[in-house]
Amino acid sequence: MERNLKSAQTRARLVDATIRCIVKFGYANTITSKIAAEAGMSRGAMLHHYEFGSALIKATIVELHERRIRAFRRASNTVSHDPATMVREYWRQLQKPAFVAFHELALAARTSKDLARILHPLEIDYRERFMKEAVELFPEWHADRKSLQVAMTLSQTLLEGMAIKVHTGSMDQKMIEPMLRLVERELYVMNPDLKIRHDAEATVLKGAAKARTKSDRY
Amino acid sequence: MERNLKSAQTRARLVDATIRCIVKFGYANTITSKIAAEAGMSRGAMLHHYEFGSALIKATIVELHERRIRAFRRASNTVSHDPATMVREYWRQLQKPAFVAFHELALAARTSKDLARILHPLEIDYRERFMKEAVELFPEWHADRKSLQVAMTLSQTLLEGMAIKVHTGSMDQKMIEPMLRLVERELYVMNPDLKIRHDAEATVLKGAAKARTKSDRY
DNA sequence: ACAAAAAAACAAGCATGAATGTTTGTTTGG
DNA sequence: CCAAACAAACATTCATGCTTGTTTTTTTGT
Repeated sequence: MERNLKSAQTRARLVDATIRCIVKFGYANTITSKIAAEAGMSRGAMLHHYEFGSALIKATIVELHERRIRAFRRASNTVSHDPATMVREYWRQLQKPAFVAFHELALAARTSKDLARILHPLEIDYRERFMKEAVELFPEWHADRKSLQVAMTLSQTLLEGMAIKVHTGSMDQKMIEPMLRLVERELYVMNPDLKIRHDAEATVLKGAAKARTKSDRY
Repeated sequence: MERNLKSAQTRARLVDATIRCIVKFGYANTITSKIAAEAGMSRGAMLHHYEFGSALIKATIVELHERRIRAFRRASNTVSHDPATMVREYWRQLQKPAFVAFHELALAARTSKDLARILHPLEIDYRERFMKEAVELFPEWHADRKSLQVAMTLSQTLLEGMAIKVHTGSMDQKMIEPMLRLVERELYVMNPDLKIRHDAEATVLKGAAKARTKSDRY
């Protein structure tokens, strides 16, 4: 047990080092010597725990998958069931190294059968868990499952798309906050329960907007 | 002139081959021998036109940038100024190899200073052109430039995020159509010109709601 | 107009550097 | 003492850029 524990700790250190390397150098440039150096051990030692580099990559993918699930569960479980808080929490998770590394691997899997074989089943698993969690989280949405799925896909796609754009430097940082607010608002509007309240408030606001429009005309 | 033309054609063939290779094998596995084979010439011949592999990659990035600009201009120029049609056209563009290749390079640039030096200025250029085009395209939006920028960022981020998710196999194909409709609707709602009509309709409905609310009081 | 010369286009082989997995050797903890 | 953990050196593979050699096209001198 003691032996197994030490070994497990070392393997965990290697997986962590792999994630850091993928973030720093990209998956393509993550070579065994760099991982070993990052983990603070020799390449020989590393290959004692993982016979092939590919085995370590596989272990890393599994670890990232588990972190991804934990991250989403944390975003939905610990906080109040307020969509705004959940959006912020999920966005916070997307800033972590785990997401960057995961996306590097996901893109690499597009052209690597070996990676795809590992990743694809996990993607399916994640999607199922994601929706299952969402259904439990928004009971008021039970009536219209289709709409719930659209809302979840919207949030996920938009937030992840933003995260990718940010770390490829193709998004103006100034736009992050307005976009997050947009997602919050959208979730709020789409929610069939909250929608009722929203419409009521909107009625009040409309009056003010109308008045302003009128005065601006002259 | 004739000599230059032949050379230019060959270089274009090489750039095309590079794009195809990046799509097929990924940027990391796009090696000079594969490009030469894909272009139907020897590696030696290829290195005659581009002294280094990096020079060919640079030329490819520039070409992809130009295609990207042309694609967006086509989406906004040729069609009616109907947001729905524009969304469809932009989505169609994102299915092309150019987008896949561009994203491969953009992600690689995250960890490659050389690539970043080439890509970053082009990203800036693209963003500027994108917004300039958008401003001309929606004159009714002039009053609220901030809101226009949010709307454009939303569309772009969501559509590109979807495209990435689709080609990494992490999105249910069934969701594409509902999501596209969502973007269309959102653009429609956010447009200040159409919003007036929308609000007007809403006001009518509100009246009914209000009346009902009032009568419910008693 | 046409052969010779020059230049460009193309092809193939070689040498270097780098990454991988293997092997062999050394240390350490139970 | 022995088995796991760690380290170092080696052989192989492979992508790159360079060099050298061949073909095709263009230019040029008469």
